[in-house]
Amino acid sequence: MINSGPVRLVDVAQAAQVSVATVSRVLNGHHVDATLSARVRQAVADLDYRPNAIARNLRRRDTQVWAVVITDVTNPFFTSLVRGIEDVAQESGYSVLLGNSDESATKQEHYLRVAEAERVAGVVLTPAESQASVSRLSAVGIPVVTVDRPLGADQEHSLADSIMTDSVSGAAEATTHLLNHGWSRPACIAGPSRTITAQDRARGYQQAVEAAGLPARVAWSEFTTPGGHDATRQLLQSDNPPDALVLGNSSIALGALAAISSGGLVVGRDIGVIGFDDAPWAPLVTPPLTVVSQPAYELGADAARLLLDRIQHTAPDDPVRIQRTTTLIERGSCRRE
Amino acid sequence: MINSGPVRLVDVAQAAQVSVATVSRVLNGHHVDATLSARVRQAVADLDYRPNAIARNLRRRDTQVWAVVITDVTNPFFTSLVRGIEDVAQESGYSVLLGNSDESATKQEHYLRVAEAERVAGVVLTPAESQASVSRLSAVGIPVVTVDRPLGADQEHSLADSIMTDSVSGAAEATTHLLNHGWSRPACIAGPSRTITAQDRARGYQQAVEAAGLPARVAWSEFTTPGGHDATRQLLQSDNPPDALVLGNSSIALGALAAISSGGLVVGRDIGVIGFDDAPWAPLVTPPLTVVSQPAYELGADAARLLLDRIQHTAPDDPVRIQRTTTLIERGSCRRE
DNA sequence: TTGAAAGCGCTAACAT
DNA sequence: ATGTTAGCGCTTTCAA
Repeated sequence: MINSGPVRLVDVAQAAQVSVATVSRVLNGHHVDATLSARVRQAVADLDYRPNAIARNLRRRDTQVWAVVITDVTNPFFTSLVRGIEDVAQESGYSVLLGNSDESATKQEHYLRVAEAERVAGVVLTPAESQASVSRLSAVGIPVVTVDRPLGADQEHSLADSIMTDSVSGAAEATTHLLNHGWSRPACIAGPSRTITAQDRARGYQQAVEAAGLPARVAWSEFTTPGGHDATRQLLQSDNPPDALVLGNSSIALGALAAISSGGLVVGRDIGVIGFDDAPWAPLVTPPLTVVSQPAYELGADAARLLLDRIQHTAPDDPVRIQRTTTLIERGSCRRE
Repeated sequence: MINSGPVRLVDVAQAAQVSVATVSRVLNGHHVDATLSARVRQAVADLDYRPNAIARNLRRRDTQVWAVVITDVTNPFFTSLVRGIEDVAQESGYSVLLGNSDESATKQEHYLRVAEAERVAGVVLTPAESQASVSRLSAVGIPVVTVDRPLGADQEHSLADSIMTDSVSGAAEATTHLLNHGWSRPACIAGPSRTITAQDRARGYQQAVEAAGLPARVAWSEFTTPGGHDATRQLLQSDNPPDALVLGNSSIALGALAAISSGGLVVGRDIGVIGFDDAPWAPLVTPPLTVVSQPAYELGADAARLLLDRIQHTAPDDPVRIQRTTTLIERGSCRRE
């Protein structure tokens, strides 16, 4: 049968011989006489009615969608994190609009603009730059939770809750672990210096080497495999190459391991290695990669739960700051033959 | 200053001393007198106006959002694919609502329902089951492009375009490659038997071994690391264990490699291995993993471009079927000492 | 070209 | 408890 476009609420009302308000009430679970309610449900089924969420959102002035903006979809840390967010979102009836900023401030702002235009219910953000136009969102009443990294600017700081891992102590623990295995000239490839996470990891490393009376050597690179590869090559080809590496994330680790092997070095014999963030492949390289692991899924779930509290106004007035800790997973890449 | 909620079009109109229609025209690039236009832009800037996309969508009866529903966010194949989609989407002014069905028909239907309710402009789908309620979407005029797998049911078949890789020839090539290196009892861990991709990969493998006059041995498992691990363990512990493995995807490969190593076997000496789908870690295991690689990013971009054509009604009436081919990347895991 | 006004499909006052 | 109706913020006829 040829129909004039999608079925609307009026069509259902007409078929059920009731008013649109009654249909709306039935659909929203308000109390309605059983007879009418049954007629409505029948009509809904007969006509195969699907509510138009856009109209509902406009009228109710809110949405069932969250925006999640992360810096790298291909990084297992973020995919686990997103899964943590998604699971909580789905439980609570929200859907997730995922944006990948690729560490670019431009793309990030694009997604935040879309989030604002679409009047999403909330935003989970990994700030690409320490600055982010979060104040706009807050101004319109859209709560923002940052995850993995805080907002840098002080005034923005107070606008968003943040969920993080203690990178400083994680990196310190990683470095100490290397030193305990007899490596004496560790360097650190931290990540891009503009990110707080990289800064923190560099700081933790620094604290550990300095506590051991050793000189610190920090290299910065993008959080990418090519970035890790180049930084490693440069370190290894330098005058006084390090005998161990603390690597800022798993993409960097991938590049570093490739550079080590193409430089003819062998992990465990010539060099000790420890990574930040666990990855599914970490147990499979030779020797298996020892890492300092972040509870990625839990960080995501924390962020989602906090966002939910903000949306329901059940969170405290002051910004909440949750910090989780890392876990060292020993696998062998720090051992010395 | 305390404001009564977000700035609306009327507020801009009032500030610029023009009608709302004029503001709308300026914002949508219609022709408007330069003087008025300037006043409007000034007011927009002054008030920091942000259009409400929900209202616009309701009135225009269309959206700037695509839904992308895939089966596994943690699989690098899909993350590349999504990136291909995202890049094309962004170029064309669309945003992507990403859903992760986790191979569950229930979750998939949830996301499709959301997509319909939100009246998205189009859908890219990796069907979790060969069946999917795509007809509804088509009925409302939302175009659907499937990627990686087709829709199974014949009537649904005609409802969606599909972008795929030729898994049959890819798996056949992989298997032949193993045989050419002297392995003589290859088995195949294809994936879940309900998926077309796994069926195709099993078929390609079968064709190749049978062409060589050898018996076929297909094991089914989920497209997961634990799935690959278990299937491998069972094969290796069987009476007549295979001397080589063709692995259905990279998650399975991860599990298989772990099972091989914990079984005390060494790839290249005791067993030959080839994987489906490249992964960032594939060059780093020992020996580096030879794979049959799919052009994931391009598949995503193809799907996105096709969706765009459908939305703009510039695609042919009949369903389009694009099939790309795999590339064998030799790395060493098929060599025999 | 510009403005006034209708209406997208729904929910929530308000009235009964 | 149910119906009537006024919007939500925008775009787009229709008149001027």
